[in-house]
Amino acid sequence: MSGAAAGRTDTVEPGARRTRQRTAVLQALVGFRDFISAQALCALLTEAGVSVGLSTVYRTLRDLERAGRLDVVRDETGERLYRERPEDGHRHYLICRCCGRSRAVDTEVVEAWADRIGEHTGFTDVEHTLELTGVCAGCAPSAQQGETSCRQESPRRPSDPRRSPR
Amino acid sequence: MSGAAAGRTDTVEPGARRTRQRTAVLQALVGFRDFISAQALCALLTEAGVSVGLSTVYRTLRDLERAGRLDVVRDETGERLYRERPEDGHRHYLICRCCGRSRAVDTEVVEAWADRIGEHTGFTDVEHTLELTGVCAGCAPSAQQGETSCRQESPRRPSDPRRSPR
DNA sequence: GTTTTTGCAAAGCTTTTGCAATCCG
DNA sequence: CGGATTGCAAAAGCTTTGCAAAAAC
Repeated sequence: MSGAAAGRTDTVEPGARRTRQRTAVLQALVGFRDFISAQALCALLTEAGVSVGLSTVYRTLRDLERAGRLDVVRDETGERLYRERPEDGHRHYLICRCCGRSRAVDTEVVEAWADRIGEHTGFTDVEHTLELTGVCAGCAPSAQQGETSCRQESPRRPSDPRRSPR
Repeated sequence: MSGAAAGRTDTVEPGARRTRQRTAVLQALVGFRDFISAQALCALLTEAGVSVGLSTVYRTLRDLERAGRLDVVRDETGERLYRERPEDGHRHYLICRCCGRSRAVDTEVVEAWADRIGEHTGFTDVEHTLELTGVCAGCAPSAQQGETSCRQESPRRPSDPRRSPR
């Protein structure tokens, strides 16, 4: 996992030729392997010595999203969090409210159910978004005495800026 | 069904005594029977002759949400849309991308599935949000030649301000 | 030399908050 | 009168956009 995920993730667009910063944004996102906000991603890059403007980060993320290469969720505040979409097309995640880590879950049941909804309702082109949150095993102990303390004070490791420093 | 839903929906809080505007907001929301944005709700009230400040609308919605009496979704732009939660506790909706109308769907399957997720993953306190969108039977004809035109130009009836006039 | 990309600053939006005025009992 | 509610205006966020400078080819 220390090796950078190589392969299709080198360029933002298949035909892109001149994109220095955008490529850096994409690689940082791929390397992060979890949901992260645009601002946090920008900070991450800056810390890593690659200074890119916030505009470029947003523009890159917008293009990647349009290309269907990102999964996007919103946190409670409405901030958008981005993550590279796995190649197998998994799209739903269980996110820890405490540390922010996410893991993909098998949603076969839900997918099948959602596909059937159209028939029952007369709706066409049915799409769905599904978000699961919880407290992961690692965070459960520290959250024992009251989940709130964990969620609010948030011991997210300083070196793991999952979201922008509010 | 044409009769206004009377009963528990008279006051914002059980013990509330002096709340003229807040009560108006609540009643307008109940009468609307669909998802609506705070700003659209405010406009609706103004048009109806009851002028309330946007702050009051937001404050009322915030309190109602905390009291668990609202369902809230976000549209693509991040705007929050509110709807009174049915007494039976249904929480998931199928929303038409074209006209904005929503209908509750039976989510037993998904609820059961979500409850089981915790066991498989070691996560506790698993919560979920689920949103379904599609094109309803009424809108399908007009969307035949390309759904986009319907979605973008949006023939939402002018008298049905589901969202603020952007 | 032409075209794209980039970054700063400003604008746009929704939502929250401060504070004085108002209303209710 | 005393306390809660209300509304205006300002503030706070995140995200987008305009435009000039820099980079790529």
